[in-house]
Amino acid sequence: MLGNAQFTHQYLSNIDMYVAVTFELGAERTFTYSVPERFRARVGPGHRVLVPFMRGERYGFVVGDADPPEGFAAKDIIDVPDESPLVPATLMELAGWMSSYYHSPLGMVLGMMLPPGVGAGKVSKPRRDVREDTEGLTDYSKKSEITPTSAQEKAISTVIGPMAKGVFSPFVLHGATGSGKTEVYIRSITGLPEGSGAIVLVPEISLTPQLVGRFRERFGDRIAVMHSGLTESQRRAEWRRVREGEASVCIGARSAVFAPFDKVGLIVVDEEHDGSYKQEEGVRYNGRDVAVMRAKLQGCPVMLGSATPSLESYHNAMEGRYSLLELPERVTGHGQPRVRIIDIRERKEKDLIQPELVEKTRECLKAGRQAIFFINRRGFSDFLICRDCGHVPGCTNCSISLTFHQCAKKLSCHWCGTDSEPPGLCPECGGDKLKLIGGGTEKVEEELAALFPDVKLTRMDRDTITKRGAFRELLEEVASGRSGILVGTQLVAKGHDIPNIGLVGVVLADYGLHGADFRAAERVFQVVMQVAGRAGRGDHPGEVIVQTYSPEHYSLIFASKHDYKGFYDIEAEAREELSYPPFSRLALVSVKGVKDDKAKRGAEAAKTALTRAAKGTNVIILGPAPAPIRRVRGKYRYNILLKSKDVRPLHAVIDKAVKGLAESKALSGCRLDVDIDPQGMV
DNA sequence: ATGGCACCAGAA
DNA sequence: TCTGGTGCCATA
Repeated sequence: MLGNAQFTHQYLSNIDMYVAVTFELGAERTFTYSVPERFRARVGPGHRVLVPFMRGERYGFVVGDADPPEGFAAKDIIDVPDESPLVPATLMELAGWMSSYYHSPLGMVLGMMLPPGVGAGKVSKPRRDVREDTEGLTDYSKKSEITPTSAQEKAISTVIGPMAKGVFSPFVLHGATGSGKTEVYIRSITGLPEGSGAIVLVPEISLTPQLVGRFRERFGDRIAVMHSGLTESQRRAEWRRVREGEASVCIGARSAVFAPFDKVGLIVVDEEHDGSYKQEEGVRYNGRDVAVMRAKLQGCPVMLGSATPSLESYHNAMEGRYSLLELPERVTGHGQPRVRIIDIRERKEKDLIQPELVEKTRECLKAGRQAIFFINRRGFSDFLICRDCGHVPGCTNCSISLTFHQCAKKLSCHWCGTDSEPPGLCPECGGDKLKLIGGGTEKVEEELAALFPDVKLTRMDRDTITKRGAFRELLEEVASGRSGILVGTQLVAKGHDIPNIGLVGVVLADYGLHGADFRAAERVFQVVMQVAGRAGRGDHPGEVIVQTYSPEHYSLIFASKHDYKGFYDIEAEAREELSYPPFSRLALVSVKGVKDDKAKRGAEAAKTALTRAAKGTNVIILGPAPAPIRRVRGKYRYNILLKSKDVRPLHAVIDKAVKGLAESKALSGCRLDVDIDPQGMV
């Protein structure tokens, strides 16, 4: 680091000084430049510098100091345009950590942290206040001036302590749906120390117009919003508003964790369990984990909020590494909705919506209230299920269910790669009614239209919200009461607040329950809890019906009882037994190539190198197995899974093996990617 | 990113 | 054997 550049300058000005510089976009390495004397007092990490590069000039960022060049001649920096670093020092530090933790070049990390064009081109003053598209949603719940409940008060005061002192302290805010987590965030931020900023991460900003609306109501123009819907220049402008201290609260999706505050007083990660915090390409970071690291570097509290915390976060709380804050009660006071599980194994009716659910819907609509229908249709594959006993064929090595592959007509394990023939009869009970489960939101919509021809339906899934602002419009359609029933995928489970919802119907809870990874049970539990939490948020209680082929599944049982802790205990036990996270750490090494045989050979070479590097460690190496979606964008992909009790050896093994592979020719015709803490195998 | 260069398929 | 397309490498 260059912290003592000025010092060096005063006493050793005749000695050459070199800095490592990185460029935005593409350039994945750092380059060494010499610093002319006139810049030495000023230049440091995060500073923007104009340098000669490829027979031209361009702006880059100083990363740190560099060793004197060997075997090449370093060129001089041409100009240092800014007085103070454009990128805050703590962000540079965070970039350094991410580079080593996620095994990505520093230049790539930095390029991803900054909005495009921040460092390049001319230095322009931002044009005032671009507006994002999340405002203007009517709040139909009666909130006005809320007095915090005692649980809220307690959470707020607990967080404000370390915030005032500026010390790192991680919290899990476990708050039931409707228990007022947003209010805790807002009031905690109100206590922000002078001169520091707050970062609020939400899974997907376009899906949380109500939350953003409430923040804007409280903080007005002190809010900066970052999300993918903004144009490049809007993003840049918001970034500069944060950098220049105009905004003190930055709300956004995962990349908002890089908000360029000098001082951060609080970081909030809302719905911290949500999978969309994981970036699945380029630098494969997890926004929640980076948030915790940033809080550590900045010295501030970080609040991980959820009604259904991830196993990882809650385990950290159980182990005492994080503090647990709980909001057990709903603010409305009439408790969680009653949940009924309906066993549809024996049903003769081929309709998705069974009579009980039809009846409840009729009652609900008659009472002048609205309903939500949820079905989580999973993408590319279906699973096989026995109509007699509910058995789902699973892998013998991995204790996860097998996925049916349409084109190969085979059952396949996505973790170890083993293929098998689909059985003709149920291996459990010998029954012959093995069935592929099918049907999604459109089927549900069609059935509802036939059952309730006079009721306006709103369908919300990836297909209906492609247009900008469409989510907000559809939500408004329901919230205003114009639409009677909302049908959709997990989008309808996200944190919106429509007080008049009297009924939630989970049409088929089995999707995802047997998904091809160890988090399947956790995801279903989360989504059922979340969607159930949409019912009865207003003046009247609500009701939830869950239709399923697996009525005894613990995810559904505990979700129906609103029992997070019960679920956690069972799930944690299972994870520990199979040594999956949070009881182990995973890394996924994937090799892709245009030619199948080259990718395959590359993966074998990677496996060999990893195995050699892992000698004498406790790192277990599985695979290579073809990726679940074997060919993506014309490239064949093979996965190698690394498992270890501890992260350190995991990193060491990867670093050693990757270095060796880079020096050999083993990876010609293919490329290797590393994913630390992978979310899945796709 | 982007220009330079080695390497391989189709035309002379 | 010549030439254009393409993938790989270096840029300080």
